[in-house]
Amino acid sequence: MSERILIAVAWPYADGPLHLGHIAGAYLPPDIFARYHRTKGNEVLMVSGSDQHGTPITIKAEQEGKTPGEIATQYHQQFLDSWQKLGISFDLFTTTGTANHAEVSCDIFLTLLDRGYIYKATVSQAYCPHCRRFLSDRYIEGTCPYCGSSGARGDQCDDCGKPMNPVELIDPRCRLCATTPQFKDSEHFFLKLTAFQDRLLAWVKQQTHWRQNVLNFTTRYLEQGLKDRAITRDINWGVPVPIKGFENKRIYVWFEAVIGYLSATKEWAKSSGNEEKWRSFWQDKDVKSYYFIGKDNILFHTIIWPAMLMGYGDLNLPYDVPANEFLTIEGRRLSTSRNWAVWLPDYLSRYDPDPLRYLLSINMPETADTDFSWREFIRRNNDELVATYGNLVHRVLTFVYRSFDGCVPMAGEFDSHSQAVIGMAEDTLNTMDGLLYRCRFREAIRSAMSLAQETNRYLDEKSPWKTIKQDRQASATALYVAIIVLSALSTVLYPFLPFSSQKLHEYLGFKGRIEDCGWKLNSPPPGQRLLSPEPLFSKLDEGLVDEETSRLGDIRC
RNA sequence: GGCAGCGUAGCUCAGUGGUAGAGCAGAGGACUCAUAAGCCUUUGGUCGUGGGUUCAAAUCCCUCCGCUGCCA
Repeated sequence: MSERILIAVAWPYADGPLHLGHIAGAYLPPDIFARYHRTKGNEVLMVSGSDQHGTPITIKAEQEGKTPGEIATQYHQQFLDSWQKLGISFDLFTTTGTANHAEVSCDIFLTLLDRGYIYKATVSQAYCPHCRRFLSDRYIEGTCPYCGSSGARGDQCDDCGKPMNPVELIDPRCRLCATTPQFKDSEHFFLKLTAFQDRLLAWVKQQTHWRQNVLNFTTRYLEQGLKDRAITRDINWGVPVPIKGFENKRIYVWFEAVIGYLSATKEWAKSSGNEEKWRSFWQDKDVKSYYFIGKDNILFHTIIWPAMLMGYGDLNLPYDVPANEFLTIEGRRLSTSRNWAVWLPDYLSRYDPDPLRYLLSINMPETADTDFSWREFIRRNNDELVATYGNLVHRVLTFVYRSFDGCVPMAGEFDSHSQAVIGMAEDTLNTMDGLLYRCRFREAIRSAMSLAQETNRYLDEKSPWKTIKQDRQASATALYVAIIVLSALSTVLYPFLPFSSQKLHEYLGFKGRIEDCGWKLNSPPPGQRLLSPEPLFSKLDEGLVDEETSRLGDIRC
């Protein structure tokens, strides 16, 4: 029975390149999930886009003498390039800068306003008389009242890490012109989160299939009591507030960005030629929607976005929010400003995508933070991907190719050991089916690797390179069993390692896309002509460990 | 300060009531189809500390120590 699955992926902020933390946290998991479901024959829609609004982009633009739109477009292009090279298979990766997104955002804003879930109130905001504009919290600098650091910002102090209100800063000044700001009253709209408190709590308590960390965090937050939140700002970059007298204000980015999931689906429907098709993913109660995000984003996806959806009505709430924890680099927390990060475009300029996908999958921060180190990356590549899996593929294919005229041999009777290995291949398909369905990616890829390991043992025991000298049939049978396993591995590893799985599929003599072959054993028939095999993966020089590690912390070029 | 989480072999980690596990690293071995890959054997842990519950605790409860994150 075919299912319809909406895969909603966190919107990357278009003010800088992606790093491995982003990929491990929010981008690789949904891609694995999407490829798995597509192989199963399910109807998948995986959408996301660049988040183009918000203050950091305007700051970056001013620093570089460009417009915010130019910055956003530049990184959007880079994201698209990265998705393609890493194999992140979005059905649509759009931006929050489209007319469609503004339209959908305004519809939600106005509907919630109409229903009393959005209200107006006056707040005190910093205003720079020299720049003649309101300053968002990050635009105000001053001395930290807690640690005395002179470079604290209005939202928090980077030195001591304390968050604060702009009015707390000693000697506040405009970040751009150093003028002392005035605090002025300004009218803004607020989302009445308090109105959803009880409904949200009741809803969340039913989500027993959520990950423990997501459930804990959300429940605790709700039980502390929600506060209404401002959803408009005095800036000129963003979606304009669709109310007379508020033309100079913008919808606050956190309110508008989550709407992207819906607006992107609508954009996808329009371009597919059936404008109403979005409804099949948002209004059909049987459709499950999964939101893949990092743990820093939980609040927005388990509380704020569901509240907005409840207020709007007639749209599916999230089915699951499998938020990942963080990835650390060489034992330390990622830091963009200190360049303590491995940047994705940089990685992709020097290495293949599958080794990275392998490491981040088998070491995915699903339930706890995990660490990325170059030593571990090289080791996992050399000892596991190359030696266990790649070498299994290569030893089987090269031997068959040379000894059986490049064709899949005809097997004889299967003894109990051969049957057990074939049984394990079938079990792995079933087990991984269950694990992937529940978003247990790390455990899933580990069970695939166990199958490869077990098959290496099987080959050693059967020694077809020996038996071929006196019992060609026994040799053929053992190799045929191994080929059955290879075809199983190409399928179960496809969601994780799409490039090498497709290659293996072709080495086994198949044409077309492996994704179209279904989540099942697709053993090549005896006599099928194999492609001349090449190694699937390459060993990496251990010297790269020092070379790559020393790049960390450098000034970014 | 409040809340949450973590602490298991040299390293990275799995294991939530029933005889302490995997991979890597170390030691030894047989094999040779394969990218000097694969396979077998083996060394190594009082599961942070102290107490409690239980026939039985790495696992549940409490104390303390150390680390991390979130919040004030």
